[in-house]
Order: sequence, then C-alpha cells, then structure tokens
Amino acid sequence: MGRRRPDTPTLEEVAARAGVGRGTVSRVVNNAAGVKESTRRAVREAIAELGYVPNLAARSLAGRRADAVALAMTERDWRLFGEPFFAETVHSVGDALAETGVQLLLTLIRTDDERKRFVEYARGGRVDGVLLVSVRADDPLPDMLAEARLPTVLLGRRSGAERVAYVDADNTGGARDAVAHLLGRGRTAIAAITGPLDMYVAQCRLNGYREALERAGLGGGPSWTAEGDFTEASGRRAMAELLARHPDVDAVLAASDTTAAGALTALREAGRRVPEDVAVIGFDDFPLARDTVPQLTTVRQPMAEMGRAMVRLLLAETDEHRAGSRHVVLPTELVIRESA
Amino acid sequence: MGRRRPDTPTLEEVAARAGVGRGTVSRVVNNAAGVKESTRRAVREAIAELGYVPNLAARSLAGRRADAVALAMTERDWRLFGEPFFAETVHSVGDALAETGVQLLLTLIRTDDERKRFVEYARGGRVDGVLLVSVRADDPLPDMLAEARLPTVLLGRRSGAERVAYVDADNTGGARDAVAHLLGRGRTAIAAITGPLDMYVAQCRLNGYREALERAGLGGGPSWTAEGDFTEASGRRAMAELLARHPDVDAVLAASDTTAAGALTALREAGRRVPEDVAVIGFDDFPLARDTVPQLTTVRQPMAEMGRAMVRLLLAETDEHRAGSRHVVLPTELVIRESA
DNA sequence: CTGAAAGCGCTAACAT
DNA sequence: ATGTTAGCGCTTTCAG
Repeated sequence: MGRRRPDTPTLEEVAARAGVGRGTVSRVVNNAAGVKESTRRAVREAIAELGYVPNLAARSLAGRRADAVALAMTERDWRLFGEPFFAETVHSVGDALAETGVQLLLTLIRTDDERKRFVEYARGGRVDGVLLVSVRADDPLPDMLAEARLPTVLLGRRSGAERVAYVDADNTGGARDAVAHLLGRGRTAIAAITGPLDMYVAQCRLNGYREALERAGLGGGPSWTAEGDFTEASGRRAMAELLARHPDVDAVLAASDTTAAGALTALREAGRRVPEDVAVIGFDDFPLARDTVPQLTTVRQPMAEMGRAMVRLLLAETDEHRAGSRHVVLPTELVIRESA
Repeated sequence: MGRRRPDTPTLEEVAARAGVGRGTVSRVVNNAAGVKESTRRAVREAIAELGYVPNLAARSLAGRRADAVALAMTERDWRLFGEPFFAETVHSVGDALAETGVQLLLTLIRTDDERKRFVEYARGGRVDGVLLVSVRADDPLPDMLAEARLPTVLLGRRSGAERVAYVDADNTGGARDAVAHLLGRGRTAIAAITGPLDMYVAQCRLNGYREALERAGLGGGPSWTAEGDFTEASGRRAMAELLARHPDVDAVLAASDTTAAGALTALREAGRRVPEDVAVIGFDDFPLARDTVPQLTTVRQPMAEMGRAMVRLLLAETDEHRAGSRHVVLPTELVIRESA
C-alpha cells in the first residue's frame, strides 16, 4: 500500500475519540436520523477536534453517490467559454447544485482521445452524471455516455428525435414571435443571421423565422439568411454580407446577443441607424449585451430554470426515479426595449 | 450497500474469465512490467469481452493517485473565463496533462461556502493536486489548501514572498523591456494602464514600467498611470482618462492584450493614430489580439511552458519528489510587429 | 438508539 | 511470472 497521510484522521479515529462506534459517526456525518442529540454533539466535537474530513473515495466505493457532476463541453464550442451563454449556464447549474452539496466539475474535451478518457473517468464512478452543453448533431459523446448507462442531460437537443434526456428552450416559437413582432411593426424586409446549421438550435430558430414569414405570405428565400457561429465576429461578417445582398433590409433576427452586437457594428459601419432604419432582434438577453446595446430587442431564454431543470433531470436519473418526463422544453419570452 | 450496477464487471470477474489471479489483471491494466506476453494478451481479451472499466474510487482508495487535478478559479476572476489568457492556460495545462493520463477538472469558486466545499472535495482525495489561476493577494484559498497539505501550484504569485509553489513570468523585466523599447524609439510621454493593483502581477508590471522610466530620468508620476482589470472595457475607460489628463501622451503600456485593444478603441475615438501618434504595447500576445490589432507590439508570456511547468511542479509535489525548486519564473519576450 | 461486521473493487506486499 | 492476502475508509444491514 502507498503511503497514508498520517495527518488525515479516519472515521474510526473519530469514533474512538467520541467513544462510539463507527456506524454512529457515519450517521452523524451524513445527517441521518436516529441519533440521540447528546451523542450527536459528542461526535461533532470529536470531528472538530480532529479536523476530520470524510474520504470521498471510500464513500463512493462504499456505494453512495460521487457527489459530483461533470459539465462537459467539446472543443468546437470552446469559444462558448467566452460567451455569456456559457457563463450563465455554469452559473445557473452551479446555483441549482449549491443546495444539494454536489461539486460541479467542468471538463473540456478536445480530442477523441480525451473523449474516451472522459467516459472512462465518468464510468469509473467519479461523477454521478454528465451535463452536456450544445452538442453538435454528429458528436458521438452522448451515445458513448448512454451506452455506458451514465445519467446524462443535454442542454439543447441534437435533433427533433433526441432520445437522451434534455432541456431546451422553445427556439422555434421564440423566433416566430420575434419575426411576428417585427411584421407587426411594419417591417417586411427581414433577414436572419443563423447559428451553425449543424446545431438543432440554429435550425429551429431558422424554421421559426421562415414559418412566421410564410404565414405572412412573405417567403424570404435563402439570400435573406447568412450563417454565423454565435460569435460577434461572425455576426458582423454575416450582416455585411446581407447588406451587400439586400441594401433594403429593414430588420434582422440574430442568432444570439453576441451575434446581434456584431450585426449592429456592421450596420453602423454601413451608416445605417438602429433601430430606426434597421431593427435588430437577438436571442438570449444577457446582462452583457443589455449593457452594450440597450436598445436591442431580444428573445430571452429562462437560464435559471434551465439550470434547475437540468439538475433535476440528472438527479432523477441518478436516483432512478424516472420522475416525470425526461425532456423539458421551456418557453422563451420576447423582451421589447424599444419600438422596432 | 447501495445497488450495484450489475453491468459493471470487476477486476475479479476479468481474472476469472482470463483464468488468472487478480494481481495479474491489475498489472496488465496498469501496464506494469513482469507479465508474460501471452498472459497479457489473454487478460486484454477478457477485458475487451467484458467491457471492463476500472473503478476509480476503488483505485484511489487503495492508495494510488486520483488521476485528476483541479484548476480552480475564484469568482472575481470569472471574467477571465472570456479572456484569452485563461483559455490559453487551460489549453497549455491540458496539453501538458494529456501525456500523463490525468483528467483536468475546472472548478469555479464563487462563495466562501463553495471555497470550503472545494477544499473538502480536494481533501477527500478526489484530486491529486490543485492549480490556482491568478489569485488575489487576500484570497484564503491557497492557505486553506496548504493547511490541508494538498499539492498546490499557483499561476502567478500573490507577493514577492510567495511560499506556495508557483509559476510566473518575469513581469517586471517584461514591462521594463517594453518601456526601454519605447524610450529607444524616442517616446518620452509614456503612460501605463495597470491591472488590478491588488494582484502582484499588476504591481510587478507597474514597477518595471517605473524602473525603466527612472533609469532614463523620466519619473512619470501617478497621473500617468490608470488602473484597469485586464478587460477591454477597462482599457478603454483608462485610456480615456489618461488622454484627458495628458493629451500629449505618445505611448502606453497596457496590462494585457485585451486592455490594449480597449485602449486602441479609446485612442481611435479621440482621433489619435496608432502607432504613429501614440504607440501601444500590451502584455500577453495571444492569437485573438493578434488578429484584431495586428500592429500591436506585445510582451509575450511563454504560455505553453507555463502549463508544462505547473504540471511538473504539481506532479513533483504529488510524488513528494521535491525535485528542484518549487518556484519557476519564466522569461518574457518582447514581440515587435511595427516601429513604435 | 447504537455497536459489530460484511463488504465496495482495487493495489501492493508477500508468497510461491 | 503469477496467485494469494491484507487492507484502503466508508456505508449499511443486522443484532442487540
């Protein structure tokens, strides 16, 4: 056996010190019912005196939870790291987890090798489950995890027929509402800057955009959309393209806050006024964007609820409760700041 | 005991299937020497057939490494998440770790409660060590970890008398070189936008700036410096302040790439030309900034080496090798793109 | 309400 | 070269 840390007291030592059995100490540590208050206090005292901290490896091994969940993201989405969407996701999941005493572990997966290693890590019992953020439709990771029978929850579906548990917003409805709003304000030359079209979320928003236009008998055609990747730079580039193709554009639906910010820059560079001349609506509505472009109309995703829902689904899978549906779609909300 | 996963084979089952003892299987799994090639192959086969994956909790408990290290960051530095510096750090640490088969876990620590929980998690034996990024001078976390005798390595010192193992760049020297370069180009009205002055890295860069000026007999005075926080927004604001105080400024040393980008924006807004009119030097030199402001002169930190050094120090502490110094200061390098 | 005892799956020493 | 054995520290029945 490897060296032990002689400065790390064990449950047994606490028990000896408190003059009780190990089982009792275990019960106290885990806040289990059925321990006389005086005993409980004595044990607590011994714990404090010895500076006892439970060995988590032993605890996992003995069969309880790992008390940790992983939030994994793949390399292609690495830039999400800098996006408010990701920051907000981590925050909301962290908040939801805080109450449960579960440690949140972020992992970045870049190569297939790392993908494999991560699955082994997870299968090894070091996490209770895995949260996956905005996975590409062709990413094998969710299936690898499912095959390993690991509780998994996706933020964002990979397709309309997603079988892994997921939490998503009503992207189609949100886009439809946004375009309907613009139409209601008299805009008719409405363009769209999409997200990466190999992501279902981007397809949904594009569909919502098209549906709203079709209902108004205004089919836009492919030249009215440009693909971006949620970043500001892509929004700027896409807007420039759209302006070149359609100088008469009078409104734009952008894939995200950040994309919208990029679009605004391009519009200003082209000497267009926002929103008088061209109205812009973006998805997300994060504080960052709100500060930067206060006049922006946005479609809000209920981030806090999404985090809560993800954690709820994951814990349900962990407990094998199967409590309710494994799929959650939350409503979006149009946030109007200024007449568009 | 809680439910076991009947679909998760154990070492023992592999041993039975391969017709060998558990010890042999363990040796094969851990690539230990001293196993006949034919046996090794037989065991590998059994492993594949059963889909065996080692239980990491059991492995840790039995005394070996946790095969994971945590990279922790505190809430105040949350915005670093979006900064290339942080992304680059994670990448370089990830690369250095990839060769060793150790899982990198990122953890965000927001409250004192989470700080405590994280220390318990780490003390619980779930990580071999902790990497800390740009800690504030007054953060208790490093000391909490040291007290728990957990291998810890800081990226960036908290002070000149740092006792915890660290990796840092020669910030004073880098700033001095940068200012010397500017002086050599005939610039004399040189301002500085610093990082948060409760961070040692910011103090060092400020000192380097002052030293270089003093050597040239050009003491700047406090009105020539403005404090930022490494973000672009702070750089823009600080530059505006400096311009208001000293319209005759002809060069600026910025705390980071990103800060420099903000300063450039402010300069452009004020109608100044860069670098003809005002030369700007930023720290870091990341691809992002290079793309955005190609004419920027920068002081480069050797990120890849920093990652390697952090991992090396951490593993040395883990192995109790105490191989060499626990403190590493790497040289910076002035990257000149255009005459300043 | 509490103590004793049986593992959890693995590693590392010790035999063979 | 390989099998056997003794724990690692904890949770959880099962008796008292």
